[in-house]
Amino acid sequence: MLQLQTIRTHKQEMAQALQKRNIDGASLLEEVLDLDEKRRAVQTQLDATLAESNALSKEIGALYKTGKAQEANALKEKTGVLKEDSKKLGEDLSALAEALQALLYTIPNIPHQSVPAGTKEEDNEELFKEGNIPVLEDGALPHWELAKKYDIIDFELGVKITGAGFPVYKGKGARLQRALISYFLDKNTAAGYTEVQVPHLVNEASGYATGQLPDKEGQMYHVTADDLYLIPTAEVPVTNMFRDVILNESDFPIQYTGYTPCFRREAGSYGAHVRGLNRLHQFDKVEIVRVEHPTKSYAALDAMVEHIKEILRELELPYRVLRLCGGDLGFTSALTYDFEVFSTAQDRWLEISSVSNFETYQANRLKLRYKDENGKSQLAHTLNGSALALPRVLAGILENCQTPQGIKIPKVLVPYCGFDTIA
RNA sequence: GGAGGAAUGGCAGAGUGGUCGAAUGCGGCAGUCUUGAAAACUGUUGAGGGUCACACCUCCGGGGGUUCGAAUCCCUCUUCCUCCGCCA
Repeated sequence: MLQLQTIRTHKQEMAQALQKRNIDGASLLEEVLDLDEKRRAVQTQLDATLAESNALSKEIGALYKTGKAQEANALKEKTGVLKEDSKKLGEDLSALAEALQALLYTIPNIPHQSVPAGTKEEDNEELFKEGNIPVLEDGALPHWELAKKYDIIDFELGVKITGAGFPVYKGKGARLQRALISYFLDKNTAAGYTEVQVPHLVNEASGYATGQLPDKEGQMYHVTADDLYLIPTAEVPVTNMFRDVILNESDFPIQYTGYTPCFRREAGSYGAHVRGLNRLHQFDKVEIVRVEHPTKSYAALDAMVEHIKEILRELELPYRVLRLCGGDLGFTSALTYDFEVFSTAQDRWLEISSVSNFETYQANRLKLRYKDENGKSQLAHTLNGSALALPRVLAGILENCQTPQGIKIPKVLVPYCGFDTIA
């Protein structure tokens, strides 16, 4: 959520930056300021009414003590009127505050100045590419065929148990999943991230605080009996550890990593691009989350990018890094780098990680602050990234590492798997 | 799931209708003393709105009510504790 204070002082720049998201920021922000002004006007009136009422109440108390009941009763009539007024003003105030809140919820984060304008995937900016794209033998298969051939993932079985998009991993497939999770967590903890295990269901307040609600209402599984949501990413529970927290500057940097399954309804997805592991309703992901001092957050973002690069180098997968354009940028993000691995058998890039700086956008909803050197509360910056999401990494490994003798497991994973080939 | 008890500032803990944004202790911060530190002593120390700055307003788990006036009384929800039941 954008800060009112900032909108008041930087409306022009913000509106301009929002154009990169292809939305009319100017009129939205104008509307915000208008509501804010009205809200403050009513607040002032209400405060004055309450102040008068408070003063009278004190007087009444004093009068009763000195036995002047007559005078006290006269004053009571006045407070009666004030009470009516303040009730009315209070209602107006909450109506305005709610409208303002609702409006602010609809405005996405301000893109960082480096974010390119654009409306579609092709407008994303490729920054970096590394790794060899292997030349596959004739008859090379896409991962969903390989999964069947080696009996390591059973998509149909998942359909029977639950539905499409809930695969069953078997044998070496299951072991490879576990290996990847352990490997990622080890890499992350070695880089200074503290491992956490967090709930996989969250309440509504958590959903709002990190921005999934109300923006992605229909994309999360909602357990209505208990009014809880299945997490679409560990970002939600991990970042919410810091809801309503005031840190000291010395607490920075804060780095956490956690493995969780992720649940996404993916309403409206269909077609060839969702085959196999390309898009699932339930998948595994290891997430990294940071809470940073505002002056350090972009350095932290760069560090996260370097960290993920190192993982992909070790896995020997061909990948590239993109800077997302305004049209592709997530609702809450100021700047996002996507990592994509090349799926040789499908001849396309698959997103495997998304690393973002949310600046104060989430912190404002979370009420995540720190005390600056003057003892004043300031909003912190939050960041997160996938390190990494499993299914497409797995797809990349299966497809790129296939040989006539079987799937050759990347060396770094062999100790975790206990085997070097899936045949 | 049933019965009872509780929820107050970073923590502990007083406060049962006005003098309470709230005693006291611990912790934090600043200072005195000290070569330095510790101890001791002194001061300071919740969050938000509002203002150029004050004033002023709101917040004692959440919501609603009674009252001129609520941390305090009533209703309701949530959470925690104790006992019982169930259970991986």
